[in-house]
Amino acid sequence: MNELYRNIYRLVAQIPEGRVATYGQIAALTGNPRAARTVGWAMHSVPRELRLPCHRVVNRAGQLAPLHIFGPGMQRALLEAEGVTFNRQGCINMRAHLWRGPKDQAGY
DNA sequence: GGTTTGACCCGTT
DNA sequence: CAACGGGCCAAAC
Repeated sequence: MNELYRNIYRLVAQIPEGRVATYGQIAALTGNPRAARTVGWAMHSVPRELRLPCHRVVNRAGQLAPLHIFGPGMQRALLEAEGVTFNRQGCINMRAHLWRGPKDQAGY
């Protein structure tokens, strides 16, 4: 396990409920702003034992990664259960739920 | 060891 | 404002 992956996993694990982060954001926080794809691959290769909220990681468009995680429509249900709202286009309301960063956890 | 693909992002047309 | 193409990083063939 490389440190890059550990950073990614850690950041993803720090995403609070009701909030979503983008691959680019995670990549930037890991020190590789252009490694968004790597983050996606890391999510693909993430063990379930870590219980990482991969369903809270979405693309820039606010669209969820198509049925890769638990099942079709399952991801949206999970996010909705956490309080995430979706707009008419089926995309997450990034304006309201986009994760501001690890510091957002400190409070505010 | 080089080439292709992938849960992506940004700039230009 | 929406669509198209190029670019970056890592893993699989």
